[in-house]
Amino acid sequence: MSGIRAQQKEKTRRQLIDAALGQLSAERSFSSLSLREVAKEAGLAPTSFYRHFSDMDELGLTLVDEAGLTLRQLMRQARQRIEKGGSVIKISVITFMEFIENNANIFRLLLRERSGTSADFRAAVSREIRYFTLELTDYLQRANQLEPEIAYLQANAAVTIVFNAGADALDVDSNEREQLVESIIQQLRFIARGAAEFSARINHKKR
Amino acid sequence: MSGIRAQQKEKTRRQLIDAALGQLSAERSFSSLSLREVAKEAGLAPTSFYRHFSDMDELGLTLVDEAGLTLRQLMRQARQRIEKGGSVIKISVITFMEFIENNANIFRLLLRERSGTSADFRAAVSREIRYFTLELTDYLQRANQLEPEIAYLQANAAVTIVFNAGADALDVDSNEREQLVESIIQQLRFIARGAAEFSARINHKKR
DNA sequence: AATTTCAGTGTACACTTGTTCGCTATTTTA
DNA sequence: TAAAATAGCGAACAAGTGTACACTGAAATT
Repeated sequence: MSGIRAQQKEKTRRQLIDAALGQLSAERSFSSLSLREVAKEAGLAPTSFYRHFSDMDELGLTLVDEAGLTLRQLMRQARQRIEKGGSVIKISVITFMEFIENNANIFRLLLRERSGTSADFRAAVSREIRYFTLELTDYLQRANQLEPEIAYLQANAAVTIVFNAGADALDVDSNEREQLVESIIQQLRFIARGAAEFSARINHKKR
Repeated sequence: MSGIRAQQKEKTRRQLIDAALGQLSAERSFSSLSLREVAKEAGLAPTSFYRHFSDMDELGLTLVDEAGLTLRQLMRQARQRIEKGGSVIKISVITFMEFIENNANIFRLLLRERSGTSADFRAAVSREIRYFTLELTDYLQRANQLEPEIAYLQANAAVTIVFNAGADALDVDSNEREQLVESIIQQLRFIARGAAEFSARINHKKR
């Protein structure tokens, strides 16, 4: 039961996903993509689309999942680099910037659908970002011995700052981008320092 | 030259603007609005639209300007409240939350077009936010005696955090919103404290 | 008072959209 | 080997889109 048929189906499903991703750009949002366009780009008749997704929305949610997967790869890579030593903040930011450079359209998708018109989309994106934040929370808590509450707030703020800066980075040349990276790093240091102090205060009270 | 004609024209122009604003919602983005819909809502024939705007884009940019105006009212109100005393951070955040509650659709417009597909839109929104940030920079510099560079970074980070939280606040009931406000305030304190320390270091080196 | 300007209208056209329906060819199942 | 399932197709339709064009009536200008 190799499933030569199921195999082929999976293949054209991928073609649809890739077609959609390929059409995304700075000038083109997912919501402006039409079913017919995507089908055409994938080399399919419009009606065949329905054999794979009931909706453009369903395709869109699949794309968001795809993006989440890519985001986790990013984290894995960052962790590996951090283990080899160096400034954690700097490595994280640089890794993130590499990510959005290599996956500009996927990142744009997340960025846009985060505040889009579909509640399902917003929930899906928010879920991916939350996962990201919780991982960071965990790391901060262990590495810097922070109070859990404080660690979460720091992680949340950091993710917000970095994610947002990513949006700016997309619109900017590599010269300005470097400057942008410096700014973010400094801002993350503010947050880290503030969090450390507040955490220390709580610790002090406790004993 | 009272201009009974120009007067009427201005009035229907406003009707178009208000019609567009009125159609915006959590489920409806500006880019999904059609010229015909807006004209209809304003009680106009589709073709009459062109007497006022050459494009939906032109209308959109007008809306962003409108939003900028509202944003400045927000700042004025916050300043007034701050002068009467109390925690600056707390007052600012609460004022901002009031703003997005009363102008949810305008805020959504800014939020979305910030990462939208039109470069002009993005630039317009970015301009409004920058204006906001510079005002805050100025305030921090004077009130907290910060180094200019540091003050800017703090203001920038704070605006990012607050603006972003605004997006979350829109999707949440008043109970969770209060909790959200507390989180933001704490995060802003992290930033403020970190900025103060780094500024102090620079100051120390200088003398 | 005669003429020009122009905000608003209605008709019309060429396109694009999502979706329904029968059909075909091929794989899968019985 | 016969029957059932199904991925993909083409034609067709109703609905909505932006915009061109010629028009009207009232205000503004001369």
